Amino acid sequence: MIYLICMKNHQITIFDLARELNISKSTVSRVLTGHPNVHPDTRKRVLDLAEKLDYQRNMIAIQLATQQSKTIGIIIPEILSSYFPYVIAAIQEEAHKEGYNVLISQSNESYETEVTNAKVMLDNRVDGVIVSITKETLNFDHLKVFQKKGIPIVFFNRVCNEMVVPKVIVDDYEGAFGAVEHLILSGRKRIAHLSGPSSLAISVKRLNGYLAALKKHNIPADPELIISYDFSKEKIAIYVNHLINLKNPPDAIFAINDPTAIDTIQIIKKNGLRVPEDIAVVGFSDDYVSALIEPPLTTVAQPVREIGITAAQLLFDQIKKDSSQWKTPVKILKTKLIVRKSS
Amino acid sequence: MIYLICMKNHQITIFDLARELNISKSTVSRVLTGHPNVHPDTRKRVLDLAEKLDYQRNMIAIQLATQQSKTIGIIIPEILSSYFPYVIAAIQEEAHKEGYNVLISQSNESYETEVTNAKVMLDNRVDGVIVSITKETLNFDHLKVFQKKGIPIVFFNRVCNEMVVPKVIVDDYEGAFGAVEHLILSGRKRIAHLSGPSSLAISVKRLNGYLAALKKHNIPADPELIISYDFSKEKIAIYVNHLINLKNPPDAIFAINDPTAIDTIQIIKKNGLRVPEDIAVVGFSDDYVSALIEPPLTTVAQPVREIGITAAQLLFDQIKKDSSQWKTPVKILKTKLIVRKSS
DNA sequence: CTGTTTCATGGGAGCGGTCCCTAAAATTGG
DNA sequence: CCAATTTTAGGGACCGCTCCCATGAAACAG
Repeated sequence: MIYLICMKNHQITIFDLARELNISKSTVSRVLTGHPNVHPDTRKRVLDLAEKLDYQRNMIAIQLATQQSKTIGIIIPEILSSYFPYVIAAIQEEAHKEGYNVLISQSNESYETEVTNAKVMLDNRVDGVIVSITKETLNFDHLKVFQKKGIPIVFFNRVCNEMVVPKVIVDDYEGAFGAVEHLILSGRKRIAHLSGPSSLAISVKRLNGYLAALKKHNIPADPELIISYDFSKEKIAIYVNHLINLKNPPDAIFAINDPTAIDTIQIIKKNGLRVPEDIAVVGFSDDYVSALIEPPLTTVAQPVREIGITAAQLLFDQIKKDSSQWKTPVKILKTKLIVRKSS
Repeated sequence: MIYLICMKNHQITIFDLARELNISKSTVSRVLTGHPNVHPDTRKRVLDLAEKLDYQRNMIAIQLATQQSKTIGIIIPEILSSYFPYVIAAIQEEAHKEGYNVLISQSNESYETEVTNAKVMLDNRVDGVIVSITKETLNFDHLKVFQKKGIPIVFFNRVCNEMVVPKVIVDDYEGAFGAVEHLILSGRKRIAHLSGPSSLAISVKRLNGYLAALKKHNIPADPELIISYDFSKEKIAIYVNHLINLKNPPDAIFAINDPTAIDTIQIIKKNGLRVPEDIAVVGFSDDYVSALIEPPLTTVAQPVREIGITAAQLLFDQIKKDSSQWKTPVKILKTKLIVRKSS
């Protein structure tokens, strides 16, 4: 049997299959897309030949013809901490179940990069996008574009308050409240808080949880003990040392997240103080590391997999529906205090 | 001014721009692709209108027309350990510099999934692919397809010996040798080795390095102390307990990688033994966690960023060249022993 | 036995670009 | 000032596929 195939680029097209079988490309297309109205014999012949010639469909052509990229985008501030990889992994699983690819971009906590990444997503015609903003993001025009163009968007973790779209967050307030109350109930009197940039809602909510817990137990909030920083590694040492050297130093530190808490512990130890005897430390997120460090970190666990799955589901809910039917739920997932030896 | 634009899907095309300016879409295309032969005035008019109407190029159409996806694929066994995210981040940086997108897929250490992922990459017509195989991968047909189709492929970390393509690895043998010699020089006599699946070259090389170090120092290799396991979390406990309970137990354990070493330490501690006093432990890779655990882990550091950058560069070298000019270098990067308190 | 459905297939217009080929306009040189 | 050359712009095939429409054959009902 002589194949008439002309394999430019080593690639076989439906046209090659059609010519070989002396049928039209429409029929081949019908077989390949699972369209019902094809004679079983024809279907078999096409499928057999496709298999035999190792036909590989061209998703790019399909994307162009169907006007959907079958791709969703993820825009996150960074990929290296253990929180995000877990969420990504969960999103990817859901996406693959739906037959979607995932384009991941990290903004490196830079607003500029986030804007660029959003453009790349647009260029690539993603069918939807899941976003967690950088600490610098104050203007949201680059994200509102998605709304304007009718591309579904879902936020998680670090959300944008001024956009009415689906969001997945955890009960940061409750989580922080519980963590701080735990410190109070274990006898701590002067509890400091290493907070994040006030631009982020999570910073504000966790701070409010902290303040509420103090208030409930009639402990006056001391502004000296509340430090808001920008997540830059170098500055943690400065702030922790500052706290330690206060004339009335704290006996506990509640950190905005686990990486901060872990660094805090290292610095306290470097100063010759003990954790938790001299200063207790509590973090937020239950990163993979937190159970392994010495002392193991008390922290507020987030359901990372559930966050990813929920975000993906909210996105696909929108992708599948007409935009007029979109809902904008805000899913608030529960956190869980994990008490370990650092407190 | 009345715009004639017909914005199906809220998207503006070059045709819309052309009609609006009363010129041909060829000219618009020329402007947008930076082709030189365009009158400066025309160029400005096009650019201005594009800006004004917020024209967004359609990468999918471009990909189809130019026959390149401007996307590279990464196939890795998992994304959650700290080794891979660092490599990925480095690859992504390089890719973005070249104007390429990155499609990441994790095989979850499953051969089946790896095969599926390879197909997805092919479907999406990636211009090249960077691969680290699963522990199960013994057949490489799904990867040889890339070669056959002329799609550049680069391996890193876990490479395929039977394929002659560029690879990026570290000097596993030397690294293991140095780690074990370090244990010997610090007075350890019975050094066990928790090795990986023998299907992986890294397992074999690290094992050989281990054996060579013993030999050099005239320590007979005891088969009882060499355990090969499949990276499954559950089994580490069994093997470590087994080692501890030998009538002649080891005084040191060299683990194939850091996660294993970290788990090993936890289990030793659970057994009421001390690290390093009773048993020293050494790992491989210098994961982010390793410095933070108690005791901090002695380990063989890998240049993760350099691995990613090198792999990406080798890939782009091939992508840019005609396949007849492809070279197949194997870059062997240096490891570095980081001595901490676990040994 | 004929009119109406249903089924199987072919034809062809997109999808949104690129890029080659050609033609007209502008520039240059002798 | 005209031929030769270079710029600038347009036309249209093509990338590989989908999907609507048309057509003819087969199946069915009256």
